[in-house]
Amino acid sequence: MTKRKGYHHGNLRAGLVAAGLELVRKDGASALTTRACAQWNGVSSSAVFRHFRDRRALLRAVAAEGFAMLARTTAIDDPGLTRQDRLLAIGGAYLRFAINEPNLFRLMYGGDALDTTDPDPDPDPDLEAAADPLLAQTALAAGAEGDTSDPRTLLAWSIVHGLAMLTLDNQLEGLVPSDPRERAERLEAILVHALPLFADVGRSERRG
Amino acid sequence: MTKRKGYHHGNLRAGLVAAGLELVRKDGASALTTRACAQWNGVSSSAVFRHFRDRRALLRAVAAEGFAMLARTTAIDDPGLTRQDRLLAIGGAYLRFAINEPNLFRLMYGGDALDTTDPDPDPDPDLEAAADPLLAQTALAAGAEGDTSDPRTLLAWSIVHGLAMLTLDNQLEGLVPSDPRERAERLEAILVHALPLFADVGRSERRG
DNA sequence: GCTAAATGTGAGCGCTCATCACATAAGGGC
DNA sequence: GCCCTTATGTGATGAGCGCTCACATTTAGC
Repeated sequence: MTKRKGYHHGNLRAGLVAAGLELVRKDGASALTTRACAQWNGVSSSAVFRHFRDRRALLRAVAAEGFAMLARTTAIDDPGLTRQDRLLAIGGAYLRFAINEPNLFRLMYGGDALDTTDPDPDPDPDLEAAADPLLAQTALAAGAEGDTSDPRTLLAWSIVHGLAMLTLDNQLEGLVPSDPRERAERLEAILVHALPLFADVGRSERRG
Repeated sequence: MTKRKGYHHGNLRAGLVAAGLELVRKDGASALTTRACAQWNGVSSSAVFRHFRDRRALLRAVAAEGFAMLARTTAIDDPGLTRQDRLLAIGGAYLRFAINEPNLFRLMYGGDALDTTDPDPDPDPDLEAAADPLLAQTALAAGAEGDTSDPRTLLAWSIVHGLAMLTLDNQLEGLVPSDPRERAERLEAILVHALPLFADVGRSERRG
């Protein structure tokens, strides 16, 4: 992928993000090196800093790309689905994404680089808004009528996010299967046990 | 903390872990530098590698220390508490620990260094068993009768862990208060909404 | 008390991120 | 067409990092 005609690259910024995405997916965020990304584009190491303030800015751009990918896989609007089935589908897609792209997922959620220690360097708008559509969709499917700060919304998100994180960090070793496919199935089965939290109120009571 | 009598330090290993813990708590895992830990103990940089195979081994030792601290704060055996109140107390302690020690917490849960990418270098037993007591306690308080792989156990853990992680990564900005105390209170209030999942079976049904 | 093992030292290799003055190309006004 | 400004890429370089090596020093076991 070192196609380059003349002195200028054409769209180095996009090329750097692509290279970074590849590196992160394969070997984790620590493998994203400014030098490696530069070389991947057939460009000198210092050219990187014409497009990104520093390495972390590049990492943030890669993370934003990851959020876009996640939003794409969790965007499901099958009109034939119950609200709760939709919630399950979203959660399942979230978990499968985390399992299939562990390194990218970890980068997206602060894992390494965004290093929330020092105050946000510059408020990357791409990254800030990246998780919004998923949150809004969850707020609907969780029965909170779109209220993103409703306890049900936050619980729904926390459950899938917690399961995802614990899985990626190998904290569930011995508690769930190790094979990725089986693991995903088992985790989705666990989600089913949480559905009562998101039931429509007053249904079973009024019936009994 | 550079007290040293002669050529030998006395207990450099412990000193390095202490230094590392301090650095991580203050400025995050990336601030833990083998050189800084050495200097903190008034010792040459290469001395570190007499006690730890590499930087990551030192990070793992610090993480194990963190798990011990977490286990200490979540260990509550007030006989006057309901099982569900105990569950709430554990979850609250977990959340407060995460909020008060964000950098340490993130290190403990894979955040940066344990870099689950390459296979576990050597199975650090301290670290492996570190989370066990907390898990066992949760398995009891969640109403799973001690079964750590019961869906209720995993859901209970996922909820608090998910909330903790999302909070630390600033994903809940605007959805929960920013002041640490208020934030902790709000998160604990959210936990209450999850309690129905852990109710004793057959109570309300049999009544109605 | 002597030898073997443990522990600490200092120099140094190769890598990293980031900055600098400088070189080259692209684009707008005339 | 041309010139000048701006954008973009280069190479050298500095400072910091993890980690290794041969070597010095202390402790511990026989």
